[in-house]
Formats: sequence, C-alpha cells, structure tokens
Amino acid sequence: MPTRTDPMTQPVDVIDPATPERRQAAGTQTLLRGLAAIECVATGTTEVKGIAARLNTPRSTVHRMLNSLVAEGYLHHVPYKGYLLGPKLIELGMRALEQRPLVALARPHIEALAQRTGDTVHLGVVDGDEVFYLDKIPSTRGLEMRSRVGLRMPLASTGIGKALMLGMPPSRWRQLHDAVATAPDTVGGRPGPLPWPKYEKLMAGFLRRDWVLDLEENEIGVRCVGAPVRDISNQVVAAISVASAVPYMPDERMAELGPIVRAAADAISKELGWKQDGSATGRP
Amino acid sequence: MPTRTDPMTQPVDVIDPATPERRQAAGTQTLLRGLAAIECVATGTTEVKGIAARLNTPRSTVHRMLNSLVAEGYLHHVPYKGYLLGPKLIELGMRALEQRPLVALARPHIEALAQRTGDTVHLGVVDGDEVFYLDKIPSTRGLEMRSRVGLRMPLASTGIGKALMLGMPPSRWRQLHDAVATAPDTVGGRPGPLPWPKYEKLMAGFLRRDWVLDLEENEIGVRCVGAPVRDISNQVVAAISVASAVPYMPDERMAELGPIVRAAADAISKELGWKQDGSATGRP
DNA sequence: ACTTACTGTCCCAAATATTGAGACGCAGTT
DNA sequence: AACTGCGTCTCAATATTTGGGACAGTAAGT
Repeated sequence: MPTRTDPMTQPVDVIDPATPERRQAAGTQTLLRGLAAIECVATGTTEVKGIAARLNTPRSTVHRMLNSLVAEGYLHHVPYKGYLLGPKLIELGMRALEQRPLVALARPHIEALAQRTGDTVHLGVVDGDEVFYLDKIPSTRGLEMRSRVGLRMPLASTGIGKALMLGMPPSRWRQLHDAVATAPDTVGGRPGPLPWPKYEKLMAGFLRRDWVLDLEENEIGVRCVGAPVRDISNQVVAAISVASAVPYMPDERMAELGPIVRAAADAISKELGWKQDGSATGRP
Repeated sequence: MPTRTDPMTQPVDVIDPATPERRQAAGTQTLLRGLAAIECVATGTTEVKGIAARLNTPRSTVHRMLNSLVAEGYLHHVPYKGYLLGPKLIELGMRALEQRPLVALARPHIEALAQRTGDTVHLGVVDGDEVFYLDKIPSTRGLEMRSRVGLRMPLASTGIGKALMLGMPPSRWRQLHDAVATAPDTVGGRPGPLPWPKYEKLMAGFLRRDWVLDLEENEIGVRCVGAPVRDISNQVVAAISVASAVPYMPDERMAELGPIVRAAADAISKELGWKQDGSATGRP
C-alpha cells in the first residue's frame, strides 16, 4: 500500500521550509522515513514527538529508526533533551565536497580571484530551480556575507544564478524569473528581480557578454558580477561570482570586473576540458 | 596535497577503513542498508556491482535503494558511470557543524589564536577512541597540514588527542597508548608514541599544567601544543591545538605557547559556562 | 511531594512493505 | 559482433517491519 503521508499535518519549522514529510512511495519506505527523520533534525525538529508527528509515524517506529541512526553516527543523542545531526554527516559532507572534481579544480582560480578583488567569491551549480553553493572564499574586507557553502538560493535573483541561466534556453528564464517575482518572500529582505521586460532585456545583454550583473536583487546592499563555467561539451556546469557591498561596487568597477570574472571562469572551464570557441561572438 | 583522486576510478578507500558491510540487525534493515550504500559510495565503491557485493545484497534491491537515495539528493548519479555523494550530504554536513554550539562559540577564539601564532589551529572532540576534527584554521605560513575537518586521528599520538585524554581517568591512557603503539601503521608515516613509562611520565606533567605537547608522534616534522576545553560541569568536551613544522617549533617556543593555548582554551570553556576553579592546582 | 508530559525500552501478533530472481533492452568496451 | 554490466520492470513469497500498548524513568511545573 502506498504510504499516504498527510501533507498538511504540522505547523512548519522556522529555519527551512523544506518538507521532509511528503514522500513518494518507492519500495523503500523504511529508508525514506529514516532520511526524513534526519531532515527533521536538520530543520530543528529535534524531539521525538515532533518528528513522529511530522513523519506521521508512531513513536515506537520513530524510536527504532532514531536508534539506528544514532548507532550509525548520523545523529547524536542527548537523552531527554533531543537529537542533533551527527559526526558522520560532517564526514560525508566533507567527502561529498571533495568528490566533486569541480571544487578541487576551481579552488585555486577562485582564490586568486578573491585575492585580486578583495571581495567574496562564490562557486555554485544548478540544483533544481536553485543555485547550490559549492564553495566560498570570504571577503578580506570586514564584511560578512550570509551565504554559506551548502546553501541554496533562487536562480533568477542572484549573480551566480543568472550566470547559470545563461546556459539555459531563454524559454526557461521567464519561468524562473516569475517564480521568484511571485514567491512569497522567504526571509524578509529579498527585493526580488526587475519586472520581466526589463529583466529579459538585461539577460539578453548578459548573454552576449557572457557575464552577468546582480544589483541588489537578492539582498539589499549587495551587488555582484558573475560568469558561467563550461565543460568539455560546452555545457554550463557551474558559475562563479564576485560579490560585495554597494559602496565597493560602483557601476564602473562592475564593468571592469566583468572581463576579469569571465577570465577566471574560463580558466576553470579550461581545466574541465573546455576549449575557447573561435566563433565571432566568442560564445556559441 | 596528496594524489588527485578521481572518484569514479578509485577502487578502494584510502582514508577510512570503515566497513559499511557488516551491520547489526535491529528492525530497520532497509534503512541500515541504505546508509551502508551511502558509505560505500563515500569510500570509493561507486558502481552498482561493487556496492551489491559489499552489501551482500542482490542487484535489484540495491538499485531500488540507490534510486531513492538519488531522488532524495543523498547521492548523485552519472548514468553508466557511477554514483557520487550528493548535495544533500553537503547541506546536512554544514548544518551538523553549525548545530554544534561548540564550533560557533570557539571560532572567534581559535581564529584569534591562529592570527596570534601564525600556525595551524585545530578544534576537536573525542569520538570513540579517536579525535574528531571539528574545525581548522590553516596556517598563514605556506605550509599545508593534511588534517581536515571531519577527519579522525588516534587520541594518543596527537596534540589534540592528548589534551582530550587529560579529561579521562589515567587508567584509560594506557589502553589508548598501547592501541596506537601496537596498531599497524595506517598511513605510512606515523612514528607512534613514546614507550609507555616515558609517555606516562610526560602525561602526568601535562595534567598538572593542563596543556600538552606533541613531538612529531603523529606526523614526522609536525609538533604541536594543545589544551582541553571544559564545559559547565568541568568535563573535558573538546580540545584545541596549535601545530606547526619543527623549524617553527623549537622547545622554547612551545614552552611559551603552552599558557597561550591554555588561555584560549579557557576562553572557550568560559563561553560554555565553565568557571575557573579556585583550587590550588588550578585544575581539579 | 505530587502531577503531568514526555522519553526510552520492550514485547508480539498481524500484515504490509520488502525482497530477490529473472527477463529484457540499452550503454559502453573489446 | 560479442560481451559485460547497467537500468527498469514484474511478481509471488515471506521476511521484515509495523504499531499498539505497558512500564519505568526523567524533567518540569504546581
């Protein structure tokens, strides 16, 4: 019988609007429930009662799974207090980063870029409709940026995201743009993208230059310059961006930064086997 | 940096000799097998056949689980090539780090210590019979240290490890010491600890001062100075260490560093609610 | 001290969700 | 072309998981 998980059971958690409770049946119920339990803990539901409620699963079953997860190191347990994510997840997370050749190859280049610009540099890839941050070199100026490795952000309203969009058919742009423009503002201060006609016009310009700008669309006070990274088959597989606070990012500087960021992105692309295309526009 | 490891071809795991194949039954077979599959991928067994063999499970079952794991983002799949650890693991790993209040609280202090000394600083906790590295600030000198966040090392032959041992009954020291002295050398170049009588004498001295030394026992050419971090109940819950290459670590400097490292550790302890004990020795 | 609301642990019959063999088509490699 | 291994599917058998319930212990409130 396909496990019917009631989609609207519990008040949602505060940190991450992810919904570990809606799962597709697939012949691995126990596994999926266990993973969902991990995600409950990750998103702040650290007590048995809450987890049981979110998974729509009796306490006794949840206990059994939590015990196994603790035994394997995926969770940590403080008796009568709650559960925390365990050390094995740290270990696996680190290894996941290392397994991506992309990160290892890109690191020297983005470090150089960070040093040269003094600003925060990000490396990200597409994951679903979002950017997934794979690496970050913090700014050498005092400023903190709230982005973090492992975080996700909308594609259409970030520098990296727009760079990644350059590798998609323009038909998808609209969809991604509207998703952000429509979406209820997740974390308070996201201004959102420009209105579509203007946005499209800008994107078309970006496509020609092969680098993009972001003017406080994702976060007030933050501007950035991004460029896509391509692999041997000329597919966009990642993007990098240089981000900084508005005072450090006047229009003129952004214009200067464009070719620099693109050059860094190209250097990474070359590591992946990409070869500069000889055609007129420079980009196919 | 050691040899570039291509995750797709690397047959065995070099880093962690864990054995994901032997699992205890517990009423969650499917979950445990799924987790074991993840660990197979983590340790370099990236193909279906190999995973099935390691788990002692038929192909069709393994496929089913892998599909679920991919669907949930725990694994990445390159058709006809193999599986890689997925983005969700990165996300969870990062969150696991953040959930440990320890890391967040300690960060400023170890950064300050790193800046002050110019050397590599580590933060670690006990996990079983090993140190588990929770955080690392790289040296500002050119030297690379092969330690990484998420890595495990023997307790008895590392600076951090010895600092953590200060929180254990001396009866356990012997056991931990012998484990390392006996153990077949995992990664080539570990010299191992001093002979027991001498080792014990040193440890006794460390206990009085509440900071420890490591003289190339874990890695040739690397010396370090460590100190334990205590919580509100005066239990040792973590340790920090400053590590550097021998030329930067003459005996005199290590002697100077001791109190400095201890002060940093105490500062972190205070953040955890620890209160300096007034007793004569300074440490209970 | 007493109550309340949890958590953690165990047992066990019921039956569901998982298993695993096998067959088929496809992808890469020789 | 032949071969090996992957990815997908089906289905009957049953091992595995389920979940209700009872009990003891903890933490917090009255």
